[in-house]
Amino acid sequence: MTTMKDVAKATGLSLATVSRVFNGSEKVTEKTRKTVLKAAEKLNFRPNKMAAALRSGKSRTIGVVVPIIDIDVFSSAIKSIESYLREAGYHIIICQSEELLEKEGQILENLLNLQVDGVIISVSKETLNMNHMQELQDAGISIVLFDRRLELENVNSVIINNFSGAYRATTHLIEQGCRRILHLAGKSSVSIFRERQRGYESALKDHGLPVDEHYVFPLDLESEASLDHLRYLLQQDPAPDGIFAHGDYYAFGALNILKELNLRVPEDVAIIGFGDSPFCAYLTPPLSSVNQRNEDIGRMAAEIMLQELNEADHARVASQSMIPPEVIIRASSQRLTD
Amino acid sequence: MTTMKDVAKATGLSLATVSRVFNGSEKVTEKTRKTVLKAAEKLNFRPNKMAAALRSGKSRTIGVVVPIIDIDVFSSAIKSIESYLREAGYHIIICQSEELLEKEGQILENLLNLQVDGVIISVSKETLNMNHMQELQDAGISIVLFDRRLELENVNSVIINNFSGAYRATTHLIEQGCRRILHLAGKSSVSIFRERQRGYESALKDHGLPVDEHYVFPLDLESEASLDHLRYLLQQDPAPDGIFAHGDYYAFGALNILKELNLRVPEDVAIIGFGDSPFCAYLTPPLSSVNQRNEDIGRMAAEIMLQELNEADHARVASQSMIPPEVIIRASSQRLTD
DNA sequence: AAATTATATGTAAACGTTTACATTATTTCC
DNA sequence: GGAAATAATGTAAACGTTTACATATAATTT
Repeated sequence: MTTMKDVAKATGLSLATVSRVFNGSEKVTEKTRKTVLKAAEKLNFRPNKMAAALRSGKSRTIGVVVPIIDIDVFSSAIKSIESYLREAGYHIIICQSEELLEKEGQILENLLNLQVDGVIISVSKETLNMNHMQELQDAGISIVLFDRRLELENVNSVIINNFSGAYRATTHLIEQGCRRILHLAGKSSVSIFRERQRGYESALKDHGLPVDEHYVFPLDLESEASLDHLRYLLQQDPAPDGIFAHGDYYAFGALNILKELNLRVPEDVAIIGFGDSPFCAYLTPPLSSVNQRNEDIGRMAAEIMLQELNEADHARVASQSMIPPEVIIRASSQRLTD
Repeated sequence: MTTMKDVAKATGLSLATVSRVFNGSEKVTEKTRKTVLKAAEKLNFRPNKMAAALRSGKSRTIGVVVPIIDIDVFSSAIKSIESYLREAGYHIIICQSEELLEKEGQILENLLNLQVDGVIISVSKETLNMNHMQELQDAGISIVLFDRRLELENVNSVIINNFSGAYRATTHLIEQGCRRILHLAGKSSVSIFRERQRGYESALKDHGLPVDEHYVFPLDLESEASLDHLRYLLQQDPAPDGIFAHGDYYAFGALNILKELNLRVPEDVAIIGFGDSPFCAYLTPPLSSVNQRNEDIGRMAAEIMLQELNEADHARVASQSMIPPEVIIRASSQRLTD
């Protein structure tokens, strides 16, 4: 393995000068630069990043922590994080917390040992605070949260705007002529689900429609009784003519029940989900949904990380980004063909 | 940042002894081990992996290269590679070639600079040989190919057994009573698609059914003419009563045409795809398919990598693993209810 | 042309480990 | 109990860079 020392020897220059050529930044004559590069080329020299990392204290490595890799939202985000950071000369180390706080803690410790320059993380469901990140922060390692945010000031985060997504989805249904819109709600303990419900209610109000609490129903796909209640709701007179589900799986479940009851979609009931899961396009009829812009979230998280890393003074104010989602309209909610 | 030196000073022991405690392997008294660990704990010492990597030449890092991260087959494989290698004390660096040979080459060079101990790679579509991996091999870096194999001896690889998957899928259709089975074939230039066709034909022969070349049809989903030809084939007398598609998308396309022609699935035509894409379960009816066991492939690739890394003598014979796929039977091909 | 300044290069000490080799302490054996 | 063997610890030199500081060289000023 040839090293900078070899290149220095070959060119008659000093080790320092050779190093400067590869750092790019520092001043070095165009002539010596060429000499060095040519010699390096000939000797097939490749700089050892480990050594550079050790000496400089900068590994140009970013840890990316997600609960689990092969879930659409995470793999898409990772995809754009990777490509964005690679362009900037960083590489990423992927870790999975498996939704376990303890494992997440181990991973963060491990990343600290690896001298990562930053950590982009979507926290586990068990994670309620940033205590286990204290050491990272103390070590001056930049942190960006994405998708799953902790409700904390002073921490960089990127999430989609759940309120706005729900608002837009509900508004879309209203525009398609729906007047009695059911909301299949999520657990109200989860903030993003509360946001979605708020968006739904806000849209109804803004369009002069009543908010009927019976129309907000936390469907449980596992419970036959819960499914029965949905059947019951759909057969009332007047019957609901629209459904906004807080997640695509719930919309899918409702879709099956609508078929079972011989209700036409979207003519009798228009329906829209949330998440724009890959399967939406394949349902019969294809399901409208709110796109979570996972790639954009990843890109933005990477962007913020880079800013953070380049900011010389470490006194940046934390940026809390909310990306507005996009309503993807498919046949399940498309009544008008304007 | 406290270092081993600090721990040594605090315990009155030498740097070497402290190092040995953290290496685990070497001989050290239980008593001193405890002393060191306690002091380390107190000083909040964390070993600097960069330094260790530099000195030892082993980074305990594996590069994982895939064409693109957020495709099911790759994200699932990455998931199990990560969890398996992490257990063994390695971490992975993820890279995307974007199906470009040139980018793949840059990535490999980069990984070389990073001193990775091994590379697990699913090559780009443009990659036909291992020329750009020569340097890695020369540097003694272990390589394992997965999913996309190069047809080379002497290289570790893990793929599913396409022949067997196709054979089993076709056999399943035959067992369900199909006698005139259409094969929606893939490009015969691609070896895995040829394998699938071979499996199909072999199954027919083994069950005494004729292999009709008109029944092997390379459907092009983009071409209306091609779709028309499928319509034509399905309306012949006698009509096909089964379809084995080389990919799920093609099965999905066929499914839509069957609906359009008012043919019942699976009563009139049973259908099965290949890949077991996530959307299969959501189609109406749910689509049978051949599972590619992505996680198993990933796990096995990781296993082989670990063997390779632990093998002191580097004279292991390359292992070429073929994982038999699993036929996932859903409503689209389930005629009998035994 | 000397003095000043700016620019390019050189010197050498880090960075925090691992590890070959040397030394000391401990056990075993006769 | 002392020699021989074994086990534990210590010493110090790497590993391949970066970078503060010193020096040499070139450009500018007076």
